[in-house]
Amino acid sequence: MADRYEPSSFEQKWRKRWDDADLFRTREEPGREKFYGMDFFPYPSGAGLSVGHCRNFVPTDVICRMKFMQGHNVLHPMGFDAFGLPAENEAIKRRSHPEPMIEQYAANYRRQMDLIGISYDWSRSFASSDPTYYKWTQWIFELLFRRGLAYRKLAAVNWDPVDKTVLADEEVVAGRAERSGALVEKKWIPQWFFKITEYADRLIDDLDGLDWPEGIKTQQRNWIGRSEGVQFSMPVVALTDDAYARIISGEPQPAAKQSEPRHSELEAIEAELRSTGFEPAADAAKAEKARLLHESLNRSSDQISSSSVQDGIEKAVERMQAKMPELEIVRTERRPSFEVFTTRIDTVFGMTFCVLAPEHPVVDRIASMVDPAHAEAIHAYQTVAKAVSDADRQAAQREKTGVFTGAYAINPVNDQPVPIWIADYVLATYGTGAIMAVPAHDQRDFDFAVKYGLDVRPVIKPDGPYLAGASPLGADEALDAYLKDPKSFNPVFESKSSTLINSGRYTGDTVSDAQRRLAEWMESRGIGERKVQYKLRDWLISRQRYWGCPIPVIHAADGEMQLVPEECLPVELPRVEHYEPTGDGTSPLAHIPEYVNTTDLDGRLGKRETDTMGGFACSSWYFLRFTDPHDADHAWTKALADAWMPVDCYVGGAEHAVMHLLYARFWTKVFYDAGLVSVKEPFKRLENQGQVLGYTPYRKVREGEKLDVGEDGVLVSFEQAAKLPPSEVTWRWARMSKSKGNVVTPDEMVEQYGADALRLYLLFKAPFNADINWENKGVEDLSKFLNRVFRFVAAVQPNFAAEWRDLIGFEELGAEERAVRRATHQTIRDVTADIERFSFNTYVAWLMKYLNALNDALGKTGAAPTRASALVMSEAVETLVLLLAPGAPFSADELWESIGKQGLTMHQEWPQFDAALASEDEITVAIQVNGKLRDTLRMDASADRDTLESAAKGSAKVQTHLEGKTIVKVIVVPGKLVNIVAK
RNA sequence: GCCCGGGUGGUGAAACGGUAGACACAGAGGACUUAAAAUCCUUUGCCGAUAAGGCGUGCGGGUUCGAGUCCCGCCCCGGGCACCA
Repeated sequence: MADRYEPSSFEQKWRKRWDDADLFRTREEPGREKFYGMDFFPYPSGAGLSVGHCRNFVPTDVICRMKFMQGHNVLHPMGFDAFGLPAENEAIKRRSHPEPMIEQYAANYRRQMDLIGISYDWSRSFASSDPTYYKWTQWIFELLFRRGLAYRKLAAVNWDPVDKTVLADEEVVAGRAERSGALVEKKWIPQWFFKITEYADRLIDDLDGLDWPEGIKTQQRNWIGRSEGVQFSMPVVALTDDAYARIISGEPQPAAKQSEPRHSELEAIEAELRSTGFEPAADAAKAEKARLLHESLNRSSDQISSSSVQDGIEKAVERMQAKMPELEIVRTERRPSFEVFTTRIDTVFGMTFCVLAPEHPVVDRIASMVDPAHAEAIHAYQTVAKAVSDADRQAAQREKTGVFTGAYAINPVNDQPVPIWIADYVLATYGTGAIMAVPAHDQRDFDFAVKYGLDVRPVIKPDGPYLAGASPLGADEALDAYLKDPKSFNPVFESKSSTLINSGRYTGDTVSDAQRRLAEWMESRGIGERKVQYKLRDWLISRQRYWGCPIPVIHAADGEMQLVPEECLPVELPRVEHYEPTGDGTSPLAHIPEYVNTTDLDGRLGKRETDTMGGFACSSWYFLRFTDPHDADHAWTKALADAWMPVDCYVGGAEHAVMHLLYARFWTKVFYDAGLVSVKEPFKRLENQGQVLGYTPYRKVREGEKLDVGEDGVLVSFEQAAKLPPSEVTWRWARMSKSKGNVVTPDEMVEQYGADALRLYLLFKAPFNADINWENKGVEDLSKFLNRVFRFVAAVQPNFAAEWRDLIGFEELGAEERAVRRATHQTIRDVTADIERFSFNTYVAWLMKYLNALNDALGKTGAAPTRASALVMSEAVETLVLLLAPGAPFSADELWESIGKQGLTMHQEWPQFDAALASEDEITVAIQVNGKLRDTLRMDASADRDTLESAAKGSAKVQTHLEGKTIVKVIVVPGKLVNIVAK
């Protein structure tokens, strides 16, 4: 047999034998435990697989192969996420159709996966663009629609006014279209949504039971962003700046104000009247002013969503009327007001201004009631804000901007007017699109207040550490200084562990008491209510593109929407020559009359929906299709899904941490509610692999050159880099991509070093979830390890005793033989546990260590071993090959055959370890004095506490360190160490 | 700004709160060879002398008999983001 690793001599042979044996076809034998191991399905690109893709395929393959050998029925499928923008764009460029192109790419992926020996059951494979698959994606759309979870509403798309096309977020760079360079506009069109927000609580709660990386779970919780708070109403009033100043200065301090708070509008008007010396009966001119003022309060607003809030305002008007019957109250319209949501209602007395998103509907009404100069500023700011893309508005460390509207809102708890600003750091899409600003206790509000000279009013007493950290003064002086000039303290105090100050009758309350009491007070007054708010928004699935799953809806002439009957599914994509974007923002499908024009079941004319579904729809249920991939009559059979689900181990990149995984979880819950599956969660365990980075040359920037966002050098090819002077070139590790020219393919690695060397390198180089800096040299190193394995097996082979299992019990084993068996069984134990816990680098390390131990033992016995050593070596060589099999399956089968064993390693039973054989007779015990290592002793493994303690005290080294000290205490950890504490 | 990860020898990395550096690479020395490659052996955290001893897991504190590991406060690097009130 060969005593070297020569992969080219046997890889092809084993690929064929595996194929002939149909080795990877899913076993479905009753009575066996199931294991469903799955990789994220890839998008098949023309560049083919890089070694980066293999980063998760190989480890998943290792665990699936081990599970199979352990006797599980293993489902290990692979498919292709074929719909999407890149395929469509490439096909347009190539003037071909995406379908045959995708088929060709997928075939190449499959070839490459087979090349490196991944054990996929190809009989279950499909692409998401297969009509037999997307028929059921459409069926699921209809399921969601019927359950009230799919709806249409207006939503903005990125519109390129030059190319006249809708752009994906990805195609917008710094507010401009990537291709045309045009400033991207917003265009509002009706689009389809799935109501994922309805499942927000369940999507948070069920995370607890999942065996996922904590970081990913946290990211999902943060994405859903459940927060409990209070939403309350703020009426808008128009005041002159002077009037505002007088009200503020004339008001008693909130802390001293003990009377029952009155309604804000009334208070504001009264204050205004009083401040001008108004007496209703005596001064007609001032009565007229009051009337005008009042009228401005009566502008209509649809911002009042809660009837209880409306009631509250009506009552206030009634009170006002009672107080000033001479005023004519116009009741025909509602007063402008808006709602704010806050999680920190306890800080409401610290509100010194409020901020509306520039798009907030009430802003236009405000503009119409303030003086022209302010109105103009508002419109100017709105225009600017509109031009800035969402992404840029939310970009990091952006300078906050905003303008004062000229109007005021009334803080309902102390009746004080606060100026209303508009600023784009408040988003129209989250919460109510309006905030109360408490600069003393919110960093963003603080920054804004500092920039625009707005007041900062502390209402939570800062604790000692905060003040001490921010000031060299003593605690009392620091508190005084803080209350006098909070703006000089930064960062702001946001802690919830203190009590309130300057907060009327809530002063002295703890934060949590104040939150509860304020919420109750607002609810009892009808001013506001407790509310749970989510960051999560509904899932927008519409795409104005050709290459996606058609949405199975017909719009009847009367505007009614009907689902395409199930028996008419799938709605197939028409095979057409042209599917370029249409120039009017609609899908290319809209320009294919034979597709669009159709009739419904009753024979009425209708038009098909022409949007397609975004790719996340296709990937939200494919794991279920794998359980029953050929069923023409159902998406899946419940019994089969129940047999396989959940996916026991789902492996892919962390870049899908939120969206894909959240959508798949959402759909699974819908299926559960519909009785289609028995699991509430699709993926029991999730693992994220690290990236593979390629060594990439960059050239220094030359004068006059501009860099792309986020780059600090110009990407150059390897050829260009070789020609440049070394000082011009910097090398960096960067994600492998075709455009960077740093891609290493599995094909070249297999060619050069063999599939198993590539597989072991990927496993060994770094922990599974850490990034790998790719080095060909490393693959070579692992091929050398395989060389040593081949050499060892060849050396043992002449004395190999296939019947060792039956004979080994009858032999008297010496210390050497017992040591070999111990290594064997320890290795089985450690390897099995480490594959299970995705610690593949140590899996390979144990095999290396084991081989080293076996080679040492072999060196001692020499060419003429005793019967006993031949038997333990036979056990060892068999074990080594079987433990190697999941990681290096080609080599394992070759070695298995070379020692005369029948069959394939996959069909062998995974070795089991014997705890008695794995245990050590003698152990090294660490002897510490005061926690510092002073000596180590070899001791019998069964030595008890007393034996250990006296042995430790007997150590000469220990005694020198104990000189002149008294032993206070002795800690004995049997099997580990003795720690003598002495003074 | 917010969120999530990380910081351990020359390098990739190991390490249930219990002997820090397993396993490998690179380096040094040696064997074999005309020579090289390949292979094999020895050695390698730092200071110190090949000793004794001391120092060492980003920094500063703390808990503990004992901390890379747990707690508090920082610094730096990477990734993500929808400035989420």
